[in-house]
Amino acid sequence: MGKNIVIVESPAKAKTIEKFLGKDYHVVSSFGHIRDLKKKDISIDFNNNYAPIYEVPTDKKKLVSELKKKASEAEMVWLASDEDREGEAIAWHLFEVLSLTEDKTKRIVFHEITKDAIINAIQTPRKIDKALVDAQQARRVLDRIVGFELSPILWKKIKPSLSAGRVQSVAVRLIVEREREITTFKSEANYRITAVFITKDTQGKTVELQAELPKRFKTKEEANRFLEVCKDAQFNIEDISKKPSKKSPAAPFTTSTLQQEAARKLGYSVAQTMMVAQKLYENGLITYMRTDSVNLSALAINTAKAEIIHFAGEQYVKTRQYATKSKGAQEAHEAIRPTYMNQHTIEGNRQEKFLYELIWKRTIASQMADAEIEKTTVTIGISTSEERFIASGEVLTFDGFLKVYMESNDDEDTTEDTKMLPPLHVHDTLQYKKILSTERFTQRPPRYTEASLVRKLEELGIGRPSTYAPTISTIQNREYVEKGDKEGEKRTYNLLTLEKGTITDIIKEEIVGTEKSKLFPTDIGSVVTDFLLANFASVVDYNFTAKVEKEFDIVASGKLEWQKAIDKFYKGFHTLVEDSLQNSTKKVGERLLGNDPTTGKPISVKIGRYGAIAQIGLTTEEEKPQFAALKKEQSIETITLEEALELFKLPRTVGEFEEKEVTIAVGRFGPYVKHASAFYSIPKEIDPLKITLSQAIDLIEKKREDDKNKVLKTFAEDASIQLLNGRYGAYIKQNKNNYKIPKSKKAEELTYEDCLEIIKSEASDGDKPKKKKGFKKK
DNA sequence: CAGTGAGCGAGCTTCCGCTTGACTT
Repeated sequence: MGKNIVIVESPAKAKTIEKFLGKDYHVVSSFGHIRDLKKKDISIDFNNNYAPIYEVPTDKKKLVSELKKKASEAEMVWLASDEDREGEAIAWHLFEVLSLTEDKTKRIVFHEITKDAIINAIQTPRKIDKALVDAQQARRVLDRIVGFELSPILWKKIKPSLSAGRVQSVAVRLIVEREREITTFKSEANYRITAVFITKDTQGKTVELQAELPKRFKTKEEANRFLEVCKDAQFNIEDISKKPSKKSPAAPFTTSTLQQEAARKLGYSVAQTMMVAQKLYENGLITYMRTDSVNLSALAINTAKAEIIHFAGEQYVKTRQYATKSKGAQEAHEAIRPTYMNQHTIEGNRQEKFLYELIWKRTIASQMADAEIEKTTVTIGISTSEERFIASGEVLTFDGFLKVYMESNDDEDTTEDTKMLPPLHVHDTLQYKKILSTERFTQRPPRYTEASLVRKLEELGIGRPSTYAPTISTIQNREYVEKGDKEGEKRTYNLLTLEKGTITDIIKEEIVGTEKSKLFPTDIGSVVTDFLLANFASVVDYNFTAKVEKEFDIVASGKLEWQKAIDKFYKGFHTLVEDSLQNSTKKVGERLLGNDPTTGKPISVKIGRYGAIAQIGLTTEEEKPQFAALKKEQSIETITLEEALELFKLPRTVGEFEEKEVTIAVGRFGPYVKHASAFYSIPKEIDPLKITLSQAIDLIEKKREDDKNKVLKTFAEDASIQLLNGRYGAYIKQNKNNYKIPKSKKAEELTYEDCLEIIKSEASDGDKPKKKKGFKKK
């Protein structure tokens, strides 16, 4: 046992550091926070100056007692958690929980995992920065107050189990508001003029030259008039200008930029990227993957430089230090980079390989020379008009960093292809081949992707690298937001073509607005957002986090007690909470559509216990209202009275089969046929409003046939046990429970006794909860 | 997988930020 124990946050980090420090130092990990506000209740003592009620969570108890034992045996305890607000708090909680004393505790910090940095840290220890810890306590307490006072209001007023919070509610608001911008967006047409000219190259061969009019016309008439003017015009080159320009590489990856690029270039979801990166980190291939810093260590820059010289040459090197631009960055770590710059590729699965290569390229490119480009602009005069055509071309004169990496962007139509121009001279005259006027439309704003939402949140300073991925899944798990595709819509546009002196006028068709894997708000998301905006505007304000962060900074500087900061916020906030509870309207988000033409009763839509529903009539003593669930593609905001009435055409009876009624209805999982208390799903191709009795009977008979094939084996001894064929292969079913068959056994050969054995053994170790973490019931 | 939505009432849900496992039905 060493004389020194060093505690860091991550076990992978512990392993690396131990190698640098030698045998006198034993490096262990706290696995993040070891103590937090009690899980249950708000756990803040409002009568005692907001005293937090902390506890060691059950899954950390064992770890904490081990750490306590090791700390008591060591001569010196080095608290080496990250140098940011959370890291300082972890150090303080360790100090408290492990009952450390000041004389045998030292606080050290380093931003990079290099031997120099760590030795240097050991030589310059300090004390725990209590003001910084207090800033963290303020942050923690504020988030708990917001989350645990707002969520119950939503349970009462909208639906149970909903949630609200400083981060997630703003994320949902962004998506809801973007959707509304899209629905209210009116696109405007304009007319873009492009021309194809004919000229000769050095060998006298005919080549084409593409040019565009910088001006766009507002109306078709104007565009047409311009083409008329071009009919008999002379075109001649007035000017050719060449301008050198440069392109610089992007900064090395942070968590957020890695998520964006992996989504764009590799198509990974935010969660996927983090899982793969974690794996690379654990295998020692990359530095820490949750960081907001673009900083590279001196070691990294030097080895990158050596590597660039090795594979490309000295002229490709340009070392750079990047400065972070994002709000609220705490920069406790390095940027995400390969551990070894000379390792261009790695062993691993496809996903790991691709992500590693992306990180390698981005890091290396960041230390490479600018790309040099020569831009040529050709101005083409028109004898009959004041307007001028512009042709532009680009030649890459030095590739620089582009040799390895090009950052991509989110723009949906990247039609701007840069090309080389044929040889041209001033005063050359040109012949037009054709001149086109194309009707173009202004574009609506795009829906967010997971990654572009992360970028927006980071821009607003909301959320941290460790929470981007979990936040994205929370808002989807709560059903505030759905990831989905949208088919494009057909749109017609006008195309005028001037060719050989005549203008033709045609209408063409295009598909626009196709979207894949975008975030769409649900009805619940919209209703919750509206409610929060109406009652807690200050909390869902895009600047709320930035404002409270300023307060936390004052706390961290030691100029303000954290409880005072909280008190300032809580007084106003809690008044809003009480006001909104007092407000008698029980349900929010209800919309009246009109009256039922046959009965005259009011028809409305609202959020029910299981999602959006339409309702005919009111709840009175005499009678119950009628309900119908909205279809997936319908929404409370846009459904019309006619569409709502359609929903009440189900359930309906289509006839009889085997002397029992056959009815059609729609439930949680879509439309179904009900017959003799059994259910049969109706496939998408069949319209439940039009399904006939014979079609329904077909469905019933097909399902019966399938069920027959599903049973592999039954036992005479016990009818409750069956061997069934399922989605994941054969399994045993007893009553309502399923049991998997061990891989060593063949399903067809199992005897009754074998089955009993399997059930018994699985039931015994199935005691612990089988629920998956972070994934809530459907 | 399960096919609901009144009203009653018990008992549950919920935040953000640090970390990594144990699970795959």
